[in-house]
Amino acid sequence: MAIERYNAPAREKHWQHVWESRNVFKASNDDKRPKSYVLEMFPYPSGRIHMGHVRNYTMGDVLARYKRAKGFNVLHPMGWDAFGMPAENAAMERKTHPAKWTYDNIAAMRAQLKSMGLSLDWSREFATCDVEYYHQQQKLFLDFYKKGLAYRGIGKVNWDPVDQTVLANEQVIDGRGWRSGALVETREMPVWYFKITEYADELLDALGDLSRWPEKVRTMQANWIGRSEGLLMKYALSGDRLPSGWQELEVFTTRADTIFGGSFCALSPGHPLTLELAKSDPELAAFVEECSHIGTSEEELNRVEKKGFNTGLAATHPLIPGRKLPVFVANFVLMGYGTGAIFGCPAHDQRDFEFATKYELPITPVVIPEGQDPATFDLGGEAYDGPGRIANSDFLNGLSIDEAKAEIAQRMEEIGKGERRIMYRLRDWGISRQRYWGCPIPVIHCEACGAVPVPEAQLPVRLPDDVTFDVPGNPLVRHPTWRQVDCPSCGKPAVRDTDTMDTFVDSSWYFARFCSPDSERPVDLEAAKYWLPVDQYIGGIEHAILHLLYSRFFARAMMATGHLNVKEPFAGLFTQGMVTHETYSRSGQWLLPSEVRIEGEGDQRRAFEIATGEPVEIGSIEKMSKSKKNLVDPDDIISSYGADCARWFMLSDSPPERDVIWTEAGVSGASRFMQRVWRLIDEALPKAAPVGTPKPQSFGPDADALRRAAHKTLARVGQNIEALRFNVAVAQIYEFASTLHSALGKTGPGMDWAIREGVELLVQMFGPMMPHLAEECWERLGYNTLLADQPWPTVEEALLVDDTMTIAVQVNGKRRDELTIARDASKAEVEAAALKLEPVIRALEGRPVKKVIVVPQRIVNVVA
RNA sequence: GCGGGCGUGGCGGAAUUGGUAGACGCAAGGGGCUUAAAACCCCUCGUCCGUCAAGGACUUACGGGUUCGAGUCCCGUCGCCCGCACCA
Repeated sequence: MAIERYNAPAREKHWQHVWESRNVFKASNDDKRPKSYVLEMFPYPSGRIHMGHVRNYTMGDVLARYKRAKGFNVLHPMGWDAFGMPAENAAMERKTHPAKWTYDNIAAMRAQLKSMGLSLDWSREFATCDVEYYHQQQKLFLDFYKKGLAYRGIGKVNWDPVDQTVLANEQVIDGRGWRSGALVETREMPVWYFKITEYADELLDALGDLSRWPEKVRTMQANWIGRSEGLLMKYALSGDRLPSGWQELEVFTTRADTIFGGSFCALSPGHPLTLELAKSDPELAAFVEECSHIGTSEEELNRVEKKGFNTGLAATHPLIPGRKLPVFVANFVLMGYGTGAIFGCPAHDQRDFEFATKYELPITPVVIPEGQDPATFDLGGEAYDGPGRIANSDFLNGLSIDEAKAEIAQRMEEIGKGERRIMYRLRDWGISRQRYWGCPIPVIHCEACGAVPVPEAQLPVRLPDDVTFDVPGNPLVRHPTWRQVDCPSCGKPAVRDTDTMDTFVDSSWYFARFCSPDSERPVDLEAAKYWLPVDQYIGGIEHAILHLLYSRFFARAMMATGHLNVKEPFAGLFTQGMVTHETYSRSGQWLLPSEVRIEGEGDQRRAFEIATGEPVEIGSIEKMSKSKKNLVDPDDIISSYGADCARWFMLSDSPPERDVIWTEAGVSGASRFMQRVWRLIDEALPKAAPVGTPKPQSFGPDADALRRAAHKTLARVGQNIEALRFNVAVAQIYEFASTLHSALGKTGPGMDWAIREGVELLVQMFGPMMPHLAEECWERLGYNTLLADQPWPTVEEALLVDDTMTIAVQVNGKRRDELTIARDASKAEVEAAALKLEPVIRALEGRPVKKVIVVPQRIVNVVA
């Protein structure tokens, strides 16, 4: 009699209700067990979850459930990164309030996440736009301010003309805003900064200790911080037109060893001296203007010619008396790095070489490759930046590059013309945003007292509800009364800062808030001490720099202000791959997969639009995106196949760090397996010993073999889950399910007991992955407990070691046969047995055996 | 240019970290069950030679090397992906 198919959608609702009503996943801050904090990057409440979320949260959930079963007190929370521009855009388009739009979206997405059956502690949920959260964030701001870690400065900022806001350097990609894609303009305005550069060195050094972070992310952060050791040098300036106060020019170099090869100095178009000179020099002003139009894309930079403007000023070489170098303004010198001025050594820097060639400046090689004669060494049309010995350089001659650097640094420091300096590419983090939907910066501007922090007793500075979005710009500026306050210092009328914080501030400490989400302080220190750092953080690689670097800074800043006791927030980081799908298009229009019907296989595969029957072009496989419409709605999958099916598919086949291709075939494969397991339980039950049957003293060979397979699989699945190698764990579960299925036909001493054990282990092994099906099976197996509360089964180590071993036998490295022999056989016995094998004798062709290599339990290699 | 990674059947991918290459899944082919289809079950499935046998040769992008033994380590070549980039 055939059993009914497992009705996943219906049963999943049931089990979700059971878990929720019994508070199974609530984490206690007071627990004797070891803790494990598993966190996935929290979502922006856009309105609907997408497959990327499904993948991310499934991985975290498998780990969280596994750790729970392994006896850890697991914290696995969820929240919402809820401030940000889309809410304001929606407000503009739909005449709704950002708060309503956001909280409606949260409600919808919460329901979707719950339908996935995640083992989350929902009691700790919060949104960053909750007043309680941004209130605490304002406290952090004030504490940072007191410590000098937040400051206000007039800065050149990246202004996004479309989003009408300032962007951090990290948010400008190829000269365009990371969200809007608009060309970013440079503006000067007062901005609040977080002093991330304070920790530049430490953020860099500590990367070395993050052994459970991907190498790639660490490298990216290291490059972003961009530390370079060099020499800050002073060149005396002279010239008729030298403005007062500019007796010296500071330049930074990492190649001080080439100082004797210097033939010019160059200023950035943005250098203060350049701007000073340009005031009285229209030609220079025009040149500066021209430079400001150079784009920042790679292609443009390679195309743009090195150009300069001779200021007529001269810089005196600090070590060659009487040697004067011309001072140019050059288009390739960046203001944002070093001092915004360089000394040019054309022989050993390609840019300087091109520049010197154009302006006919001397090109003197001072580093000579080993084996070359300084007198005859020819650069051959390009700068030489390889190793060598110093020449043409007075007291440096004959030294290596490193020796020369050290020597020069010492000499320059002695004569007061230079000092060793470490420069960073990293800039301070500008956090002011001219937007409404963010955390207000708790500062009041008073004409008499300047920028005055809002006293803590007056916090929170709440966002006003009565705002309008009918015109561009910041509604806080336009609000009739919100700005007007009395100065907390002198009591006279003053105005609030109308900027809000970059939303990356919100996400820089949410992981800490989860430890004590109801605390009256940003975090309860005791709770943070217990839970932090996050043991495993999982999210997309796109946050490799921004979010992950800011969070590392925040942990340090919060430690400096007494809020935390850990410097590194995330002990383990895993960056998962994207979810991709085929694209479909018809006459230039993208079509959703659900609008397309596929016929045929392989080369014969054709696609048709369901509505019209028209043929559709099958395009490349790309990341699921709204623009390409290659989206599959998680809701559709969950409501038709079940959450377990979506979860199992996400974990199968593709290694988690790589992209996964979502296919209909893969989904039905996952669904098939669920039904197969369901039937397997049904078939096994009549053959399995009843619950609680004592373990027999001995087992027949078939039962023994089944038990060995079960325990070996159990051991491997555990290892693979811990290593986040879910695809391998899945494969092992498949394999064991098949072994178990074959074993149902076998009998013998202890078989019934072994079958029960096998089925139970199978269910427990896929439990973290398909938790609803597992609960359902657990119940059918005769338990009235929850599988979610069961400990991870214990591996019987004895079963992992077989009495016999099967090893390959090679002749001259080629496999000829295999040999099954007692595990404890001596090398001599193995050798003797191997040499008797017929295929071995044949392969030897009568040649004498020179040597036999026996690696116990691995291999035999007969060398002839 | 700099940095990181990758290259294994028709496809996604395994491979105890130097020890039987191709686990597991998908796709495909054959068979069973069925009036039929779906579902399900069983078998085959890297390439080539050989009768679809016995057996053998080749095979982890390509070319070398180290080693008893290389997908794994080293050198070189080719190709792909990602990140950064006029950073002095």
